[in-house]
Amino acid sequence: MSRQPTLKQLRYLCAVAEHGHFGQAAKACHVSQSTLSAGVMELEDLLGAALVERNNRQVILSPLGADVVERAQAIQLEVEDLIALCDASAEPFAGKMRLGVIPTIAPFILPGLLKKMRAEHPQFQLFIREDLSENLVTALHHGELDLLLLALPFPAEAVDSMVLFDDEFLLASPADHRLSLRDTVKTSQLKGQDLLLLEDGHCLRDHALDACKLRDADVSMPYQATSLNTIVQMVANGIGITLLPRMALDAHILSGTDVHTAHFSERGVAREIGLMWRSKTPRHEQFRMLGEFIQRSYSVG
Amino acid sequence: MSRQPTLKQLRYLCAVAEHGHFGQAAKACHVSQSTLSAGVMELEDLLGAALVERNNRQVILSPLGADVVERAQAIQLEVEDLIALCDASAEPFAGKMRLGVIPTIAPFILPGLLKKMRAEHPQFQLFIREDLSENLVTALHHGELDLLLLALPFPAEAVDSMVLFDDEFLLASPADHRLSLRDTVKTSQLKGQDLLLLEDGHCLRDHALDACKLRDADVSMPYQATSLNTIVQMVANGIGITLLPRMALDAHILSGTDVHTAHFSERGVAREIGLMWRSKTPRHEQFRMLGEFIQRSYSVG
DNA sequence: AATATCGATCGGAAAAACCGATTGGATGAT
DNA sequence: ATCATCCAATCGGTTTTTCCGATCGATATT
Repeated sequence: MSRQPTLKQLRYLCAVAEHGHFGQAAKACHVSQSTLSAGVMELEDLLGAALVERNNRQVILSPLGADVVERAQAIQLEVEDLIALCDASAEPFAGKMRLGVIPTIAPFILPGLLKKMRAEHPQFQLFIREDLSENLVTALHHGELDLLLLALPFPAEAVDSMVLFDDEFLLASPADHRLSLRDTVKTSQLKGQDLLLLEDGHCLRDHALDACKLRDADVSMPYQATSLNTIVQMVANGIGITLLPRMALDAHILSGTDVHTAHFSERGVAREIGLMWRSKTPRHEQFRMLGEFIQRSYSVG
Repeated sequence: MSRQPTLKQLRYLCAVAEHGHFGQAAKACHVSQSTLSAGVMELEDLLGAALVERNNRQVILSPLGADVVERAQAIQLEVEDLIALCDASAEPFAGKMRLGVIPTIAPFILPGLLKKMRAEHPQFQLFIREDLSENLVTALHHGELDLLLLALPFPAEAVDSMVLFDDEFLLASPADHRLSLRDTVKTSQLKGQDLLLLEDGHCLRDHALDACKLRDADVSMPYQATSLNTIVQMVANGIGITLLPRMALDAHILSGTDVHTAHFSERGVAREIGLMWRSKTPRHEQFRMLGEFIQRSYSVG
């Protein structure tokens, strides 16, 4: 039986692969350059293969090296999962968690959630990353994030998800707009309107159109904005109408404007808000408990 | 960042789980009982959880401990896979290699080469990229390719190369052309002819002109084509003559046409076919062996 | 030519891994 | 109750490994 490489050596290799530079990799690993260099060399010696080409100006991975790095990263992830499993079993709300949230949820949910969390579980460290669903899912798979808070459904491999609650869409229109006369409208009345939506990549856009059974062609979209606040300002200035999620209204996104809102008469004009995690994570129980915490937090706030 | 457990510690834990006995587990791991005991304890301390219940008469895994053992075994397996991967690639013709080939070699050499390779070394994964020499050299330096198969000489920095064989140029002319009367011609007879060549960037063009001691001005070039097959069709239709490499003829590029070919009476009207790699690569030995393989492959085929 | 950068190497110090022997606690037999 | 047995934990000391700072050699830049 040949000797095994060390997790540390694999970590060194991954760091070299990531930074393309022994010195920086060493810094990232909190060891000296000589230590890291020796570690990588020992690994190569142990595996009997050249993994890294050192070119004094650049560091290039051999194809085998790239494969090894990939596997090593997977192993790292599993080890971290194992640690997380033990951490989680100690206390449900303790330790660290890296949460990804989409931009159309974060500003409306997080303030209240984080405040309640700090009050009730001060030991719980929640790291937040705000990004588009697609990037969050990628980060989730890379092990950069543990848990996502986003709108469902969103296609992803090897994940489990948990629906937390429905988030109703409401029509927001300028005070002097024809559709502002009623407190209830039908989705069919949206056809042909100037509908302001977020730019491509925001799932809110797709979910809103989907919930209203609309296609791109059914409405005219004069502009595409990067934030809901911008859209509200544009609606307030009479440029068009938009669909706003309930949670944005609850967070007083319309304060200071005279934008009119109306419910849709149909049921189910809403998006689903939920959590998503890697299906093989050992922490699903912890995640479900956080999900219930968010449900309590939101229904109160 | 909390410290990571060691693979060794995980192995100790798995051994305890398997044997249900510290002493036997220690024997299986070829360490003393005290060492193994300390290792398991350190692991438990590190993970902050009780994994094993020592009951003085028997060793029982806690529920969490069983989970951890399961994961630890999976990790062990992955590490062994990683080692196996490297062992497999220790063989000269195993693992992966990224080979760049120029368009005036690829279609004539690769079919036979790849067939022979698959037959004799089925474990060897050869990724092919076909591009102009200049782009290949760039990719080589960027680490996107490991090895190039091209016509030499070709100017490049920090590379080593290996000449494999000469590839003779032959004159190809329409059946009713004046130069088709003889089986042997002199390069000087090309002056003033309508010579069809590949477009700029193809080294075949430069090497052909060079081998015939011609300059652009010495001949008229009515068209510039993007592939040798196109050129052959144009020659067959009487539009001009061309220079074809031997390997193209061997690959029956003229089949179905009545194009006439003639050798040049001078010696050395040929291009050199060879390999090129980064001079710093640790795999030059493997590359030389592949070179010899190509030589054998081509001299037979 | 002088300078800067980068990875490899070396020697010594600090840390750890490891072992054999022993201890302490629990069990079972007498 | 006493003793013998079994087992994992602990202890002391030695060997091995790990790690760092300094330096080297090669390369690229000025």
